[in-house]
Amino acid sequence: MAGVEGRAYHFAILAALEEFGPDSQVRIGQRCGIDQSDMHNMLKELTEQGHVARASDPNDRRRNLITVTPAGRRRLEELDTELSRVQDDLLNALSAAERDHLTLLLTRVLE
Amino acid sequence: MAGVEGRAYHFAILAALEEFGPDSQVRIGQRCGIDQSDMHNMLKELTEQGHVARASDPNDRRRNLITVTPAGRRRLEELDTELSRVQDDLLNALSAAERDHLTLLLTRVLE
DNA sequence: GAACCAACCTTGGTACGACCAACGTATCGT
DNA sequence: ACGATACGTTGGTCGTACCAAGGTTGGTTC
Repeated sequence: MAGVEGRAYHFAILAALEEFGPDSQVRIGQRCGIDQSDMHNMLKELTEQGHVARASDPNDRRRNLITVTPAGRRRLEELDTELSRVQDDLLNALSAAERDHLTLLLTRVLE
Repeated sequence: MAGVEGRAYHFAILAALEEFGPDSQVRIGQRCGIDQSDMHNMLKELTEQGHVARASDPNDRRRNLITVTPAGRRRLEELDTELSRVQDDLLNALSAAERDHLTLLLTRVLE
């Protein structure tokens, strides 16, 4: 990620927003396993870069409703591409079938 | 490791010493992939705890020859036990055969 | 409708692994 | 004997991962 001036957290957050739609900071954090305070910092960066927008939720003014901007969507694709590239590089010793198997085993561990 | 007041680096260093015998700071670091400056700090801790001894190598006075103490050997076992316990816990979703397979795949990736 | 509790965001801190640059001293090769 | 090199030390940075306290807003209960 650093290779494209990004962070793992940026990818996680953008991906979560893309997958689940706009949401509050904490709930995005819970989904990604990111601490509240870290979320705060990451969203500061992402808003400064214009990749997400923070607006207080009209339905619950305690909340900041986070939304992805079009630029954020493009950014997500960039990060995604880079991630695939790195992953490919990392796993080049394994065949496609072996990669699948590895993913499967690791997924079971995660669960 | 923190659960037994340890660090991953302590384990790595003690294990490298046990496996390859006494050596200089940098060479241990190279084996474990630990930076010189980090080695310095870790060895400070390990000597304070009495787990390793630093003595300038009589054959090359630029070097500190690091050796494990008996207490260090006991410490290594402690850390090793803890590591096995944690690993077991982490991988409890997998059968023994699956764990072996996972290890195999990951080893290939590392190489 | 006032008081209280809960949710949310912010702020400021710690810890650890990972790395880098610069420096002094000792040693080795030539 | 000298220059290059190895070694250890010092002092920094960065990223991920946490934690605790406090203020604001919202929901609930009496």
